[in-house]
Amino acid sequence: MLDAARAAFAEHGAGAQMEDVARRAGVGVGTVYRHFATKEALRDALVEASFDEKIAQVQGLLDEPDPWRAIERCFEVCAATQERDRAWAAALAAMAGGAPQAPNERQQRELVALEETLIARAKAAGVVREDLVATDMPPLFCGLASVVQAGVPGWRRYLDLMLDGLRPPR
Amino acid sequence: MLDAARAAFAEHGAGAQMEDVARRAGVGVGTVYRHFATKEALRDALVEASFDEKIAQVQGLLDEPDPWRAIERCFEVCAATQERDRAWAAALAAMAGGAPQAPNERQQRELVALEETLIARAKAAGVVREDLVATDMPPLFCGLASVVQAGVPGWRRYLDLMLDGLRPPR
Amino acid sequence: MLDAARAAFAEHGAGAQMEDVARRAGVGVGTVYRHFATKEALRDALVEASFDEKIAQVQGLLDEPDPWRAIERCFEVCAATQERDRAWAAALAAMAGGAPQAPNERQQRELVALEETLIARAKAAGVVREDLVATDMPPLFCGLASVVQAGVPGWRRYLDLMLDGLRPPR
Amino acid sequence: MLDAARAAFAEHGAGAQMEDVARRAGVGVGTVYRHFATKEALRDALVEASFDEKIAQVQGLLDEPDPWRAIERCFEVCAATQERDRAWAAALAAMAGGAPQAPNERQQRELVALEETLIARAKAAGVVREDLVATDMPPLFCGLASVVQAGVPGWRRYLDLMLDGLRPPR
DNA sequence: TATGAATGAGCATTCATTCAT
DNA sequence: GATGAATGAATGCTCATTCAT
Repeated sequence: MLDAARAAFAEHGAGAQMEDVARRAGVGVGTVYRHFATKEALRDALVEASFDEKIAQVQGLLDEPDPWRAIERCFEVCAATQERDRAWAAALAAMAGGAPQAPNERQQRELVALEETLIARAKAAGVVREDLVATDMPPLFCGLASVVQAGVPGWRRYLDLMLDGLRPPR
Repeated sequence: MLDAARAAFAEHGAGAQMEDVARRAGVGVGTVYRHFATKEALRDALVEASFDEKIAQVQGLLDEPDPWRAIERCFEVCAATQERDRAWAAALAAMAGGAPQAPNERQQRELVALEETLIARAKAAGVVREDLVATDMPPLFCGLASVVQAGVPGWRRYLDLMLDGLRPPR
Repeated sequence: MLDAARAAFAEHGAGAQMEDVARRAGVGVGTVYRHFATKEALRDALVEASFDEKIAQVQGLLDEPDPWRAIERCFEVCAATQERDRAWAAALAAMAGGAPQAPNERQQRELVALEETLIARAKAAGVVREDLVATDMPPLFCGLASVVQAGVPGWRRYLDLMLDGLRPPR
Repeated sequence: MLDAARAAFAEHGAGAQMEDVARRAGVGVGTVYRHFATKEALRDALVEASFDEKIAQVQGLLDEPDPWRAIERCFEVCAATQERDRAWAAALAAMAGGAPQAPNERQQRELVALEETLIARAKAAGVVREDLVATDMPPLFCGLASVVQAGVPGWRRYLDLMLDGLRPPR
């Protein structure tokens, strides 16, 4: 059902209809409402799932031998998530902006903690600027996601420019 | 009336109601419709006005003696526009993504042409990377606008990181 | 202005818009309202004019030497009027049905009186059935007008069948 | 619900309101829209039902022993339908005029085929004019329906005159 | 007197949500 | 638990009519 919802939101954005979600899931609307009290609750669940997924993927990056590559992969994962889940950019925006719909605290803390680790490793290796901190990341994710969402074909170029900004002063 | 519309769209995004726009403008709905045949037409007009404004401001930057400062001011102007007009980010996204609702061709061409001039000046002065081109800008604007839209208090930090990515490698 | 109104009603039926009438007449809406307090008043005036026209034409038929031909021409005039004035059928329906929007009494009386004369002449010549009376005519007009209004290409055939019904039995 | 719609259209013509239909049917507007996507779709359904009803009634006339009486009853059925369904005249007008909103082809063909049979029988019995054809009927129905619609109390007299026109030359 | 901008009630249609089966 | 028909508030847009200029 989350897949159905993801597909529906991907296609119609926030305007996705509950009936459509139900149809895609092959169930009645009532059943959707049995699981998610509200359209918003459904979207929140979607976001939460995306966050869990992303957290898991970033966790995997701790094994990445190249500290810079780990940072880079973080953003690539973000862009890939956006391509799969159209509501992702909004979630990141909420997180970056501290909005109420932001994913629950735990997830935010977990993600930030992971970023801290990755950044510490990268700093130790001298591959990122000294002043980079974990809280710099959400806005960067937010910007990237919105560029991907916009359907910019050359978002990779955008990412490269952005990544260059994270390098140590040249 | 454009101000009223701007306010309404700022508060409720695309979901702004025509009745609300009318109320804020102190007129009847019919009057709004006399000037803008459609809600979409109204939003387009808003975007067009914002673009004209931005173009004018970027034109002013041609007089800026410091070539790098001119580039920097471009982005500051973009952020300021977003803070005034919440529909701005969507317009930039459309422009960056090549969507149909994108502002009219003329405005896009004008803006790109201006950017070309500013970038050429900056390259001549050696203050930006050699491979920077005018078409890199729309996605950068798009990302910045969405970060500002998200209400990120530290968007200036985001901008600084991004600007560092535009500097020449040393 | 009546011509403008006639054209507008002809094109859009009862859905004609006052603004459209004004535009066609080359004046402002206000001016239309100065002459006709209401859309309905305008339509009534239109009908009244059509009636006067038809009355004049039927009056002309008193000179027609062939009594049967005069009867026949009555219906042809009716069809022609309908082709020019789309509201005509409604007016005839109102007259036939005794509805309130029916043209004013005077016009109805005048038309009926004329028909009486024509019918009397025709009866004297033995070219119509003996039981035909003037009040038979409005429904006949009404039916013909609605057939013409429907855009039936073969309305002449319809008229011929109907006319045969008015002939004396043999 | 069709009954409610029939009543509403009968009272207000094409200007009937969906809310009114819903109210009369004792349901919410949404329910009306669940069954008929559009006001026009509802009207079409109404017309289709009326046509099916009329077709069934005309089919019944094939058993009528008196060939002339069968023809006559055809028209009486038409008038009766109009008295029940105010949109009927418009449907017949559309059929006679070949308009797009005309009832679906199948129904038109069926009705014409039935008329052909009835007319053939009547011709064989020598009770109608030799040149009468089935396609003469729609305009005749159209005219009669509009006369009934107009509320002409003496529509029976109109029908009698019309029927006399269908008799063999006297 | 003419104008046409402004008005706002009115109406078709949508869609999140409920609840009887 | 699942279903999906029913609900009705909400919303974009139209157009007859008014009235300040």
